[in-house]
Amino acid sequence: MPEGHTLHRLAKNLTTLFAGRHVRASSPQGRFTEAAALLDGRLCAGASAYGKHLFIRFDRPEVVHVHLGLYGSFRSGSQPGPAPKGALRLRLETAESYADLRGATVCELIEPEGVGQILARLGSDPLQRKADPETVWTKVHRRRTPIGAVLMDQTVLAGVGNVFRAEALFAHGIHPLRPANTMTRDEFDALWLTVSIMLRAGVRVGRIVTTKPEHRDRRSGQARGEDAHYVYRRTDLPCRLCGTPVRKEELAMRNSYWCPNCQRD
DNA sequence: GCTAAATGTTGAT
DNA sequence: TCAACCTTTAGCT
Repeated sequence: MPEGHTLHRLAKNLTTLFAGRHVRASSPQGRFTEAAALLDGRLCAGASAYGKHLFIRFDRPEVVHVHLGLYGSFRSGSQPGPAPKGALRLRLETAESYADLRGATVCELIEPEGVGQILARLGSDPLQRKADPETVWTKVHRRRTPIGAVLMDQTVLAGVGNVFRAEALFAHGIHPLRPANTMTRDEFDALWLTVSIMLRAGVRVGRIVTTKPEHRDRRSGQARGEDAHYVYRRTDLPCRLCGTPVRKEELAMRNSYWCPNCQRD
């Protein structure tokens, strides 16, 4: 289940597996058959990610554009891959490796200009080397909508989803409902830095882990599930810092979690 | 074993 | 505003 870090990790992985190789493409499910036939046997040029969008390139102008949505997944492994079953949208494979795409909101073959159009409507992605917080600040300090909604708005900042929203705001004691235009420049800079660090850690680890070891319930092993977060999905459980029950409320169509004591404004 | 909810967006109404 | 996407997992039984 993907926020920006998942897509960047995936792009890296697909590039390792397929760049510079001739790749077989098929759509056992049938919803991507025509495009798969066009790409079958072509030389793969690699994959890249921006925000939550993934692009796969071949030795032809068209580009595969994928958005995983809420429960899409791109799973890879060594051959022989499992027999195709269920709604397998796209399988890419070489003699050595396979990668299976399921459940994506978007899987389409687009013209090269289409990539620019998609990037044009996205805000700055903290995972890009040239990420630009200035354009994000400009939008943030003009909006009266809650900062918790603005953080999730992909036209403002690309790659942040519900987990990073909850955890980044908690890290700075900011209430999700606080109007974005009341944020000071210092507060915004700190939040941007935190989001950048959290996303990078996510790419490295392959999961979202925001808790410091001393704040976890279990002291041994890797933090998993609820143990890996301060407030996300911890409704009514005691805040790891102050013990106040964590609250939940819907914000921007998703459940928002916060500690009413640590995040007062 | 079953159900509901989930790290998200699109497109119809 | 809401269904669709159609998988996975947590939390019940």
